[in-house]
Amino acid sequence: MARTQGSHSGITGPKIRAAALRLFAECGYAAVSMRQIASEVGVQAGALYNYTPDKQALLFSLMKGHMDDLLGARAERQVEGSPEAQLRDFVDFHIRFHLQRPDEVFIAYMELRNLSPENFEKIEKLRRAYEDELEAIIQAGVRAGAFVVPDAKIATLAVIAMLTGVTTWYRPGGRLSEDEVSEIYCQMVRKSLGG
Amino acid sequence: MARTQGSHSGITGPKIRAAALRLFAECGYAAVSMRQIASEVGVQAGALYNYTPDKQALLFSLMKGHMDDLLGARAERQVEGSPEAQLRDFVDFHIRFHLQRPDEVFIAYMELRNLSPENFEKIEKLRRAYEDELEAIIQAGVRAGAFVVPDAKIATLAVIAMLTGVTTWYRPGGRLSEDEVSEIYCQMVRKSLGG
DNA sequence: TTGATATCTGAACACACGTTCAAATCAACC
DNA sequence: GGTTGATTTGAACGTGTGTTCAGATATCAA
Repeated sequence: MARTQGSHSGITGPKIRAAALRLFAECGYAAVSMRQIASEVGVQAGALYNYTPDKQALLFSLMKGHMDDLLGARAERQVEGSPEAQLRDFVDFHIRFHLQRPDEVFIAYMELRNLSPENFEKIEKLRRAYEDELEAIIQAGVRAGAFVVPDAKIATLAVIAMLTGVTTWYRPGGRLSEDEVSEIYCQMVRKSLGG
Repeated sequence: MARTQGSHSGITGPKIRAAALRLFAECGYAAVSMRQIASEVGVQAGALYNYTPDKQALLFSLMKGHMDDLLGARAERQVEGSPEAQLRDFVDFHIRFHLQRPDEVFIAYMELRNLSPENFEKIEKLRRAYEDELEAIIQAGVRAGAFVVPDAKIATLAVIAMLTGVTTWYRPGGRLSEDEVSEIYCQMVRKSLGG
């Protein structure tokens, strides 16, 4: 019978994911060796293979987990209301979610090209699903006459690029709080789509 | 005396830079070997070291060259006029310049962490100098009452993130021309900063 | 044609890589 | 306390890494 207590698998597994996440974000997937990850966990390299079939699967698992978290958290928070209210909610959600997971966000955007083609396809599908949520809000706003944009798809991509950009400069304890940053971006996005 | 004709250095040197640029952009600096670059040029790996002291210097040279081009081209195009006119010019310049150099742009944003600390510092300084050009325009617009932003620095970073985002989805020959893309972004940026 | 020099080859160096696996270790159950 | 099975070690495998360099090659000036 499998052990349920005292087993290390419940500890080592998450530790490996945490170490891989940190190192991939800091140095990049290709520049991090399995031995480095193992060393950070306090284990030999061979032990990693009890938790992942290979390095590629470890990267994919981190990215897939992040995208699932993103879409899951978004689904929970979905609100009704005017397009303006929904837009504000999306912006606030996006910024807070991303600021809380800088390493995951960094990897999700930087390591796409290190995914195998099949894995890349899966992540891209999730990313598009997330973008579609914003695009739907923008399109609803255009129909309602609240927003005026020449192209809803481009507006979507432009807004997301702008929002995700916060992760490149925001540091906790810096000049601005999360609340302030969120408010500033809500206003800028709102104006950029306004009539 | 150095040969001036028949010498391969005038050919091989640029070829190496072009191959490195393409491969770094496609696979990432850490995932590309000197032998791969040499193979693409049609030469043995050892020959590369007639043109670069090491792999790191090759990356830095590409990034430094790109930033110098960016700041040089910007300096040439500088215009006088109202903050609105200067903003429009900056947006148009940024989009066109970046769309014409997708590989350089990709590397300049993705491979920062693979620079040695000294090299990173130099590139960051150039990047900040470029950002300062936009920030000066925004500040002038705020003083003139043409723009209303809660924080000029954040507005600068938000706009640049939005603009640079085009390189992730734009493909020549796609649905929209460079002219159309530039016009769309000019309007969105203009509105996002407006009062 | 000869001598000089810029360029390139091809092999070698020391080391690191991802991955595998038999053997050792350890914790939980009977 | 002995047995079972999960977990880890530590060494090994084959391959690839960035870099160096003596020697070969190619192209110039004279």
